[in-house]
Amino acid sequence: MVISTKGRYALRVMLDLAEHAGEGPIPLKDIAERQEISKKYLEIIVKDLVKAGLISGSSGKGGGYILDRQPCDYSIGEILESSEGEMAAVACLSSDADACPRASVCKTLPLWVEFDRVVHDFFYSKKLTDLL
Amino acid sequence: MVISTKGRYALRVMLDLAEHAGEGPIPLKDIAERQEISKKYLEIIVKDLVKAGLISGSSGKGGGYILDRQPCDYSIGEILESSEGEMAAVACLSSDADACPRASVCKTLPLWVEFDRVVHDFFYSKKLTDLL
DNA sequence: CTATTTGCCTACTATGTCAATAGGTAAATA
DNA sequence: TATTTACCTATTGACATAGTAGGCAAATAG
Repeated sequence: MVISTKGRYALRVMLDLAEHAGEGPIPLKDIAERQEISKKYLEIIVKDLVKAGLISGSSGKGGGYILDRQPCDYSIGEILESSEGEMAAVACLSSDADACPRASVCKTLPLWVEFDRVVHDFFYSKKLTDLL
Repeated sequence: MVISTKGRYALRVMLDLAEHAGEGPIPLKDIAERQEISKKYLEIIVKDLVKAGLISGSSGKGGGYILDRQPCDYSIGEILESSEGEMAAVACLSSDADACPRASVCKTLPLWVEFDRVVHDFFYSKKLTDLL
């Protein structure tokens, strides 16, 4: 974490798509207008969502983006992680960081592990449909 | 949030002081050596803790830092907030940011509010003594 | 088959925060 | 009086964030 603009926008894009599910591909232009977010910036957001396999895009006239699954089958956690990367609250827990040499003696590490679990459970237990 | 180095170090300083409570003022030099953190950087950390009224410093020979209360009377939350500032997971909730004009229509805001509460409760229910 | 609409791609940039260093002054004691 | 300690202001390099700019590729409507 923290939850940055990128992750928050990603969630709003997913919500927007969920609200217009079944209407065929939704152009980014429409989402940008409704959500009052720069279309250019949204391009970056949706790119990550496509790469993560959460949505699909189609080019050309009549194109746009659609959800790959039912809205109830998306957890908030996976949406945030898709756009923000790993959701580690502290560097000690990040897998790409070198392991802390003090890990075995660190009295604070268990706290971060526990917190990480709380955060993870919170976001993965919530579904996209819970926000509709 | 996120919990940065500053907050994590602050917690380790507080723990170190708790472990040596009753031994009189603890010089920063000793903490720096035990915790393997640059003394210069720790100066910044303890400054915030002093300002927040969590610890007190005394100059001169035999000087150092002491806890102002019993270790059990400090919550982890107040230690982190003292060194990191307000613990808001998303900008939408930060009090110093201008209020978001979309707040009244935003479908994601309640999620952030709820998450903020979970995080707050987690850290404020934990005491310094829980880590000893 | 052409114009238009849409997604997709690479690059660039300004701003700010983080993590830390540097060099000094003030206070207190042995 | 020398030494030890806290305390103060400034500076820096690295990195992430939050965007912008401009163009190419694909697909459809006419």
